[in-house]
Amino acid sequence: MTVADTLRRAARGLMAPRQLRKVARDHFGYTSLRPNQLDAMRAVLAGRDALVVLPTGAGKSAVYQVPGVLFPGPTVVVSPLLALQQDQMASLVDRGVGAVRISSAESAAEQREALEDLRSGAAKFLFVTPEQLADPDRLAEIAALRPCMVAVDEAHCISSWGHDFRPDYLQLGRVIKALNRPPVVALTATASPPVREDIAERLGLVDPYVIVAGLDRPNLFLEAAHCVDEDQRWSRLVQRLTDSQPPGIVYAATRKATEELASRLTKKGFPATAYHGGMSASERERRHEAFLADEVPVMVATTAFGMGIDKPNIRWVNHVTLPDSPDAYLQEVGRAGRDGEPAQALLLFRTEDTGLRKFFSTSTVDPDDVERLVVLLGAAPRAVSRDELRETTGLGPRKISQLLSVLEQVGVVSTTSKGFRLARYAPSPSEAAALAVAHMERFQTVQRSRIDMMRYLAETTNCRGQALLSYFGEHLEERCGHCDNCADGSVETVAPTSAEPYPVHATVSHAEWGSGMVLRYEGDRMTVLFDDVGYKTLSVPVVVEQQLLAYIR
DNA sequence: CGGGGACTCTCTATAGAGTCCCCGGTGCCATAGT
Repeated sequence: MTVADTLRRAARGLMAPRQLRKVARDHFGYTSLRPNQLDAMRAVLAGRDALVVLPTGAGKSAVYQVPGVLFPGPTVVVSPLLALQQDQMASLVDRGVGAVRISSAESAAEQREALEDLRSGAAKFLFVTPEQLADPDRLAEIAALRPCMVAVDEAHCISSWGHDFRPDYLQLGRVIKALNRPPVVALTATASPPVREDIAERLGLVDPYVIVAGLDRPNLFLEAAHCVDEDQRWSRLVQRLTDSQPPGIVYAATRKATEELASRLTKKGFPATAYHGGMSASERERRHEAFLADEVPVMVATTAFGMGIDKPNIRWVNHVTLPDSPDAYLQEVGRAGRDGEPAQALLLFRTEDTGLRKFFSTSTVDPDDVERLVVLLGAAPRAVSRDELRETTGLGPRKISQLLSVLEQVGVVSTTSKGFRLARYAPSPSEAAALAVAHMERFQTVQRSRIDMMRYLAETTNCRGQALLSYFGEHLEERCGHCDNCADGSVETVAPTSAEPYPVHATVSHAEWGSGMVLRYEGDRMTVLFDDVGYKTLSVPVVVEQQLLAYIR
C-alpha cells in the first residue's frame, strides 16, 4: 500500500470533527479548538499542506499532533532548539504519546533505539533539527520510515535564520521531497506576508490551508518612547520597574549590555538576572528554570531568550534597544500577558540603535568565493558532496551551505541525492558571482526595510496597534485602544485620510520597485510592501500626481 | 552602522580635542582532550 493510499484511508474514517475533538481531548488535553483548527487538521489528514500562524498557547501544536496520532506512520517534527525539543517531547511522553528525538545529545545506541521505536509504532513523533536532516545518511534512514507528515515548528526560522545563520533551514524543501513528500504543516506565532511567502516557497507548500489569527492582543498595552541618551533610557527603565509588578523581561542588544544592566538593576533594588547565548547550556537552563519558577523577577536578555518561553504571568516586556523588525517585536512583546491579564510592552529606543541592527543585517557573499565554487563544480565529472566541497575550497561548513543555497536560488546549482552540480545552461563563474551578490543585496534591502518599519512603528504618533497589524497584512478598522497614542488622544489629532487611490491589499506596480501590496494609509502617507525592495512609505499626493503606481488588481 | 575606549598631539597640560580601531546576535554540530 502506498503512502497516498494510507492517507486516503485515514482521511475517510477519521475526519469527523467529533472524532478529532475526542482525540485532541483524550490524548493532549485540548478542551477547546477553534473551527479553523479542526478544518486545518482535516485538510492535513486529507493530504493537504497547512500554514498555521497562531500565538503560543493557542493550541497551535494540536494541528499536527492530532493528525499525527491518527496517521498510521510516524510524523517528523522539525524544531530549531534542542531545549525546545526536550520540552515538546516530554509533554507528549507525559500524555502517553510515544515521541523520540535524534540529535547530537543522543548516543548511537539511543539513536538506533529511537529508529526502532518509530519502526515498530511505539513512537509516533520524531523530533529533529534541520542540521540532522542535512546529513544524507540520516535523511535516508528517516525516509525509510515512510513518514506520513512533516511538521515544521517555529517556521519563521526559515526566513530569519535560513539565509545566513542556519542555512540548512533553506534545504528543508529538498528534504521534504526526499521524505516522499508527505503533507507538511508549518507553524509559527508571527509571520508577516513576505515571511509567509518565504516559508511557503522554501518548503514547497502546495495550496496550503492557512490559519492566521490572534495577532491583536487587547490586554497588551503598547508604548514607545524616544530617548536622547543612555541616561534618559536608564531613568525611564527604572521608573517603569518602580511602577510595574514582576515578573518581566528587559530585552537588550548585546551580551555585555545584559550583564551590566542586570547588575546595575540589582544594585538599584530590582533583583535581575542576565541571559544570553554566550552562557553555557547548563547555566542558561538554570536561569530559564528559575524564571519559570518565579524566582527571577527581572530577566535581562538578548534575543536568545525567546522561543520556548511559555510562562503565562509575565507582566511586562521592556526593550532598551530597537528590535530588528516588527516581526521580532511582536514575538518578544507577545510573551507578556498570556494569562489574559493586563500586561505592558514598553519600547525605549534611541535613533543610534538602528546602526547595530543594520550591522547585524549585513550578510554578504564574497564574489571570489562564489567563482571558485562554480569553477570547481564545473570541472567536476559528477555531483560533489558538501563535505568534498568544504575540503577542496577550505571554506567553513556554514559558508559553503550559504553559498550553495544562494547559487541554487539563482539557478546556478542544482541538488541531487548524490550532491551538488552545476545546473544545465549555468552562466559563467563571474556571471554566477554577480547573480549571487545581487541576490544577497536584494535580501539585505528587504531586511533593512523591516528595520525602517520598526523605527516607524516606534516613532508614530498614530495608533500603534493598527500600524503593527497592517504590517502583518491585517486591517484593523477601529483604532486599537490599547496603545499610548490611543490613550493620550494624540491619534485623533491626525487629519483623516482624504483620498485612498487604491484599496488596502490591492496589488500595485512601481516602475523601479516592481509589484507590491498596499498595506495602509495614514494621513497623507501610504505604506506599500514591494516584493523586491520590501516596505516603502510614500506620499499619497505625490503618488497620485506623478502616477507612481499602476493598479494591477 | 556607530559607540566607545585607547591613544596621540599640542604654543608641554592637575587638559581637551582629534583620530584610530575594535566590537557587536541568534545554535546546531563535531572534535579534542580529561
